[in-house]
Amino acid sequence: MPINKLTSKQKAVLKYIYDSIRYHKLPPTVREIAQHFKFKSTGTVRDYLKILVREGVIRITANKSRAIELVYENLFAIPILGRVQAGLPTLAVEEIEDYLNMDSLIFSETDTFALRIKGESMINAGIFSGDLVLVQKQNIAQTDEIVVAVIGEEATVKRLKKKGARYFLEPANPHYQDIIVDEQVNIIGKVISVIRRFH
Amino acid sequence: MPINKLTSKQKAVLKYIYDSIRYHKLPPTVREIAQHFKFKSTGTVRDYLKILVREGVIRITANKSRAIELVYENLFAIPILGRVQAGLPTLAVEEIEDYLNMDSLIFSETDTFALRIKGESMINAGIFSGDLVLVQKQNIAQTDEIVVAVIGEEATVKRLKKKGARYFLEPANPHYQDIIVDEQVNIIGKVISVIRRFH
DNA sequence: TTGACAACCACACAAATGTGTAGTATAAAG
DNA sequence: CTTTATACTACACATTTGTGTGGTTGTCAA
Repeated sequence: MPINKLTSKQKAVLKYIYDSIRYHKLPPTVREIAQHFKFKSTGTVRDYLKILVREGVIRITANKSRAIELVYENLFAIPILGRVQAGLPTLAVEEIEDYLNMDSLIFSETDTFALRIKGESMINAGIFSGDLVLVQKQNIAQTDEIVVAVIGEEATVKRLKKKGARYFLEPANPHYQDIIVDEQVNIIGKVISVIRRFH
Repeated sequence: MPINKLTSKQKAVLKYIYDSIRYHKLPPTVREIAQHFKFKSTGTVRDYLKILVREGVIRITANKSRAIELVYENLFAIPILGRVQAGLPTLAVEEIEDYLNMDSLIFSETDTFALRIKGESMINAGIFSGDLVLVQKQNIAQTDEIVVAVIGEEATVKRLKKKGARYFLEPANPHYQDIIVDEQVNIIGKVISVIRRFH
């Protein structure tokens, strides 16, 4: 926290640790720090590390290689800002509401694939032509879920609805018509997210 | 190349490496991996690492501790299907049109943040309340781009328009009104993509 | 002057860590 | 049947790495 209390040399060491994590994605070893600053002894580095720990800007774990941790750093995910103040966002701790993780898809048990939307049939659900939808492979779905169905050779994205005992696929666009689910219709997945890019 | 080619055990090892970096902020050592999976030999771990390197999802540096690096380009690659046939997609090579690189959604780790949308002012642009927008930090933008602007304490997402010599922020919803860009309005970024998740 | 502290050096030791060789068992593919 | 690949075990060796002890020099404040 009190980075101002650090001397310029201590700040330089801290910055090197920071850069090492940021660009090499790995905290440095004691000897890597020594080499960078042309220190001829690892003891010098340990003096610096002790000071940085004492000042509360890093944490280290005993007997563990590269176990230097920056106290106020969150490098991994993309911050989701809850509150934005005037000027360019500083990504200050107070502003960060949460972190966006892209990883939940990757290690999911079932396979995931993406499909590019063609047509306007789901515009009222905010799914536009050209959007990508991420689809979780499954051949059943629940009512009101947006599903991917194959009819003949065509894949279509619609909302699954039920009226009485009959299931049908409902577009989110009054200009399109419902599709009754019968033997010709195969549900192949559930839409789990929509991604749109502005080139 | 993509993660689908990995066996479930290989995925488990990859996930452990991923989690280790994510939560302990440090890639694991060979022996840490062995211990976690109760492997009685480090050789087992090395077999897995070799496979993961071969499949292009990690990189390792010789003789360097904890030097396991995730190759995000391949890690976050989800197949985009161009053609879908009846039945569950087989993810056959012929069907794959391209790969969606989740990592490429992010402009650069430092200059990108996410913002959760509140309100209905952009529904005609397919941006709904609750959606996340990825924002590239910048204080200028071009006409017709969707921007994030701060007015007082409030952040707002609108489309930047120009009429004559005057700039204004245009909502994508007829129930909302234009906002004239003046000294009170600060543009802090450009929306580069929209992400919506269905729980 | 004394003492505290930053900022170094030298060197050695033990622990942690990556690497290499040599195996076994099993299942799928040719 | 043979080959190939995955999925392990066992063990030893070399390097990397963290740690500890004991110094020196200079500065600044009490």
